[in-house]
Amino acid sequence: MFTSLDDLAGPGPLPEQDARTRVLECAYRLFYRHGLRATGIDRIIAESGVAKASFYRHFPTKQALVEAYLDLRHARWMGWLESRLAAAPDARAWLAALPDALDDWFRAPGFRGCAFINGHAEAGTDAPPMTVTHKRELAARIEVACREAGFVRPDEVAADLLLLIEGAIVRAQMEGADAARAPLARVFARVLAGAERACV
Amino acid sequence: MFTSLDDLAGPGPLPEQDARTRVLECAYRLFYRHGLRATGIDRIIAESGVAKASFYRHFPTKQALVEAYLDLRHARWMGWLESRLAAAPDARAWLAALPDALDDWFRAPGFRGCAFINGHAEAGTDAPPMTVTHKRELAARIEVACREAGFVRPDEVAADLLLLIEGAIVRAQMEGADAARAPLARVFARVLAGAERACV
DNA sequence: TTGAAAAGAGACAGGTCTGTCTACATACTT
DNA sequence: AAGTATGTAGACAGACCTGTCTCTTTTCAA
Repeated sequence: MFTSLDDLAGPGPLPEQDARTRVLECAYRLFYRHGLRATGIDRIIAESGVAKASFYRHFPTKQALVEAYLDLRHARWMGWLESRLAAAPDARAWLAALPDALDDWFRAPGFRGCAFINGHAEAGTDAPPMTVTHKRELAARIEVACREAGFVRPDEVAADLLLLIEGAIVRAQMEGADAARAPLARVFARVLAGAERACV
Repeated sequence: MFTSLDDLAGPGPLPEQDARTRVLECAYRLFYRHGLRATGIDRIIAESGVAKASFYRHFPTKQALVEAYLDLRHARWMGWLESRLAAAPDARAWLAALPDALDDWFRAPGFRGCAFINGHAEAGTDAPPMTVTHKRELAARIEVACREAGFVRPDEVAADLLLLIEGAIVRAQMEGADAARAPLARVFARVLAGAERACV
């Protein structure tokens, strides 16, 4: 599955789709750009060009639409990451390429941080479980790479790297991609070097 | 100025205050706990026991109250950090004690992440400038410590540490303090060790 | 003691929010 | 050909939102 950066931050697909798809793509764009609470059902209905009854036929509540949005976002983001790093010859190269991949994301037009961090920040304990699940799956994916790389404590290294990634996302969101790039590259390389040194 | 952890996450002060103080303390609690958009003016008015006219006399718009809340939060958070680390004998000890101080914060009852990250996540580009200013002042404070510690590139070390802090806050918010503690301590120590090694 | 500022109580306006409902058109399937 | 699923169009309800307004009471200082 190929996912382009446009799917993470840019415009949605063409209009000739069924009502459910149009609603979901419109929600995908508006929820990410303006936030969950700031985006009303009425606006999604208006901009997706769908009748209100059609909307409520496919999504019984706004909450259901939010969850569908997060599910789609998770699938696309993970798909983008895999395709972006598919060229890496091995696990160590895959890990080493992560900061550059994230930097691409931070520089994508319309980048506004992580949809799951933002959603969790907005909804708190009422946030859909996918906000947390997404991070766990990302951590699990990184841990697999750390294990393939032969690191002695792949769980610890993955937790360290995830912490760096979260920090870089927030820094890029608040101060721009340039503020995140160098610190992420420096510390990321340091953690990887330490992990490689420990298993020689 | 001493600021207790309770002021960052727990209940507000006693009721016998003037109307402006009651409104601001109530907003302080509700904005942090439930978010900016989720907290309506009517609720703040009801819970602070203030008349609507009194509210609008002191805060012409909700936006003005949000800004006052963020200003107060910034002052209290920075005050808490300074008092929490006041016992450090020198800059290196001050820096080394940062992860433990943050861990205290993460474990405080009612902890729900960083008010400025959350506010920025919710409001996006319309977020009050204080959301960004707070982070810049924290970075500046850390950079001062790095300079006092004699590090060769205090700006770079401060940027690295700030990225770690942001990541730890987000991890603690989404997965709890235990998920942030060990990774933060490990990577923080590694960055500090690298900085100290570079200036021997 | 008188007058001004601050506060309380609450009605009100105009907008937006989610969600339900009716009425009708189109398309696909059996 | 009939029936079902899907679609459009839009009125409507009831709640909540921010902000304005009037009227009364309290407080406090000149």
